[in-house]
Amino acid sequence: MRKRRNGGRPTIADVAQRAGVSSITVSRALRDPERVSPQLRQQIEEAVRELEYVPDQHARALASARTDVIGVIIPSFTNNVFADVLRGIYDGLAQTPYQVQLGNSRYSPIEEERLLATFLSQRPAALIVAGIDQTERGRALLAAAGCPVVQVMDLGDDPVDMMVGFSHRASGHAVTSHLLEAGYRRIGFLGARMDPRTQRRLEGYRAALAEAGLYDPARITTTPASSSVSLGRDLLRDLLARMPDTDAVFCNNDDLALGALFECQRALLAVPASMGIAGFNDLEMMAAACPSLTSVRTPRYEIGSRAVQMARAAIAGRRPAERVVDTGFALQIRESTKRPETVRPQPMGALYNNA
Amino acid sequence: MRKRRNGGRPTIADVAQRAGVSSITVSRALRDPERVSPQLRQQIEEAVRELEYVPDQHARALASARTDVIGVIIPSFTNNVFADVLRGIYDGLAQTPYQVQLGNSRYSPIEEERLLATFLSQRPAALIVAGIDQTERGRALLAAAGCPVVQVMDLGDDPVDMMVGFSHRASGHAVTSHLLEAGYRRIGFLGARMDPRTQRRLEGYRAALAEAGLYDPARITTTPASSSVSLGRDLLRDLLARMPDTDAVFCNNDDLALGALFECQRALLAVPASMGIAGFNDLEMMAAACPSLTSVRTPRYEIGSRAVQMARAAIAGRRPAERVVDTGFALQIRESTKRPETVRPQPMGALYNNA
DNA sequence: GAGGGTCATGTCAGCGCTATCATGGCGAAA
DNA sequence: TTTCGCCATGATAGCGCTGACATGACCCTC
Repeated sequence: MRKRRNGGRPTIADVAQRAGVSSITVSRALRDPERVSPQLRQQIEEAVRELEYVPDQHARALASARTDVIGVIIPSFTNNVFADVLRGIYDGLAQTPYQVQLGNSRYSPIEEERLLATFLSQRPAALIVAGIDQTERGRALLAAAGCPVVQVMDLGDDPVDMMVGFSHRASGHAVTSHLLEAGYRRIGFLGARMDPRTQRRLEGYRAALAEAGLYDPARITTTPASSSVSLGRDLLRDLLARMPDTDAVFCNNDDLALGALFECQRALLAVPASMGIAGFNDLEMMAAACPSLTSVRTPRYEIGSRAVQMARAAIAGRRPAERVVDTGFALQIRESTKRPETVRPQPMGALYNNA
Repeated sequence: MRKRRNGGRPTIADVAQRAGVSSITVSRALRDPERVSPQLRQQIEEAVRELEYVPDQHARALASARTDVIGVIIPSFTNNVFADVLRGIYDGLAQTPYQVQLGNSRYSPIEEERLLATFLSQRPAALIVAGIDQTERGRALLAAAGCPVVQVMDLGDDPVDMMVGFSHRASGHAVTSHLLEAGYRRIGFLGARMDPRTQRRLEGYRAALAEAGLYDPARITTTPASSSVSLGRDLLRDLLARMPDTDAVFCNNDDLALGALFECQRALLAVPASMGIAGFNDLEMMAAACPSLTSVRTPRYEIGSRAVQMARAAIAGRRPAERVVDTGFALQIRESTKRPETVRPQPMGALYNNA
C-alpha cells in the first residue's frame, strides 16, 4: 500500500473508485455538476459524503493555476472604519468557495507594496485594496496582477481596474459648509496620521473656508501620530491655546471628535453653543454621545460588499459596466453643531463632582 | 517551447539551470542554506535575484504536505478587543514566512465549527482560536488537527493544546470588589451579547456581591443584542427605571460603560458621586473620557503575540513547558469610581445648551 | 444511410515542488 | 594503503488535481 503524505485523507481517486467512475468525472461533478449526468452525479455525491472527501486546495491551485483566494489589504486593524469594510467583504463571501487573505499595511505604502508582491505570488482570484495612493511600483504590480482589482474607500480618476468609494474632498467640503451654515465662523481642523484620505478631507475644509473668505491656516492642527480619543483632547487643547477664539472644529475622524467633546467638558466649554464639533465616519457612538455628535456617515459595510460583488462579477468574466462606483456619503447633523440662534459663549455649571 | 500555465513566472528549474545545479539543490538552498556549500549557495542566491524567483506556495504545500499558514478564528471584527489580539498576531508573524488565514465566527459556535473544518482541510501549520467554548465536535476537530493549537483570551482547566489568557471570572470579581470598596452598595450589571466570557464575568460579579451579602439579581440587565454605546445607554435607562436606587454599574465592556456615562450626563446624574461606572478591557478612550472611566486592562496585544510565539515554538518542536499561560489583568481605577467621602446624590447644572 | 454535430466520459500528461534514495568524493581510522 | 562513514549533490518519482484532447454513443439532416 502506498504511503500517504496527506495524513490519510481520501483523494479524488478514492472517491472515483468508490463511485465507479474516473477521477476527472468526480472533478467535474464537484466543480460543474451540470456537465455530469444526474445518475453519476448522485453516485459521486454519495461517495463524497461517505468518505468525507474534501478537495485539496493546493493540488487544485497547482493544477489549474487558479485559486479561490481573494487578497485584501487594509491599512489598519484597529481602525473601526476598516473593520466595517471587512465585515462587508466577509459577508459578501459567505457561502462562496472564496477565502480571504488579509494584509495590514499599517498605513505604509512600502509595506503595502511588499504585501502586494507576496499576495500576487499566490495568484489570487482578485485583490481588494484600500485607497488609491499606491506607490508607482505598487500600481504597476496591480496593473500586471492578471486578476480583478478593486480599490476601495476613495475615489479617483484613473482606477487600476475598478473602484468603490466616495470623495473625501467633497465630504470635507460638505462638513465645513455645514459648520458655516450653522453660524460658526472661526472653524478649526483637527487631524491625526494625515494619510492621503485625511489630506483630501483637509483640502475640502480649506476650499470651503476659502470660498467663504474665512480660511486661516493657523486653525489647522495636525499630527502624524495615529488617531485616538486622547489625541483629540490634546489637539483641541493645543488649538485653543493658540487660537482661543476658535468656535468650531472639524475633526478628521470620530475618535478625535469624541476626544474634543471630552476636552470641552473638562474645560467647561459649552457644546454646541461655544464650540461646534463635527467628526467623520459616523461610528455608532456618535449618535449616543451627550450631546450627540455631528458626523459624516460613510457606507463602509456597503463598500466592502459592493467590492466583493464587483470582484466576483469580474472573475466570472462579467466586468461591471461602471468601473468606478461613487457610494456617496451623508452628513448626519446632530446636537453638537446645532448652534443656538444667539451666539455667545455661555458658562456652565460643573458637570460632576469628583473631589 | 513548453506552455507555461503560471503566467511566465520562473520555476525552481529555471533557477537551477541558471545556477548550474539541480533543482533539488536550489530547493535545499532556499529552505535550509546550511546544507548547501557556500559556493553553490551564492550562485543560487544570485540566480534567484536575477530571475526574481518566488517559490510557488501551492506546489510547495502539495509536495511537502505542509503549509506556512496559521489559521486564526475570532468571533468579531468590529470588536476592538480582537483587533488588538490580531495586531499582536500579525506583528509576531512579521518577518516570518507565515501567513494568517483569518476567520470570523460571529460568536457562533456552529460557525466556528464550520470554519475549523475548512481551515483544517488546508493543513495549517498552527491554529489560534479565541475562547475555550468550542462545540464538542469543534474540540474533537482541534484535538485531531495534527498541528499546534492555541486557545486565547480565556483560561480553563483543560486546554486542547496550549492556552493564553486570563480569568474572566476573577476579573469580574475584582471590578465588583473595587466598587464595593469605593463605597457603592447597590451595584448593577450591564451586559450585552452574553457570550461565555461575558457570562464568566457576570459570575465573578455575582460571587463578589454574594460574599458581601449584597447580591440582588434584579440589578442584572442583559441583552443578547451585540454591544454598542447606544445599548449602554438603553441598558442603564432600563436598569434605573426598574431599580432607581442603583448607585453603580459594572459594564460588561467599555462601549456599554461609555453609553452609561452618556446616559448619566443626559439624566443629570453625577458620576461618580451618584453613579459609579466601571467598564471592561480598558480601551484607549476610557482614560480620555470626562470623567475618566474605570476599567480592567486586558493584555490583548500581548496575548496575540504570545500565542504566536508559543505556536511557533511548538511548530519547531519545542513545545513550551507551560502550556497554559495566565497573563493576568489590571484594574485601572479612574474618576468614574472615585466616590467622594460623603455619599449623597447631588444635582448638577446643565452641561450644555442646545436650545 | 453516410456525414456531421453534440454530449458524456475517459486517458494522459503535467502543474512546481520536495521526499527518498543513490552516488561519488574525501578525510579519518585501522 | 584500505575501509568506512560522512557529506554534498543528484536522479527519480510522486503529491492530488485539472487541461487538453480522445472516444464512443446517439441524434439529426439530406
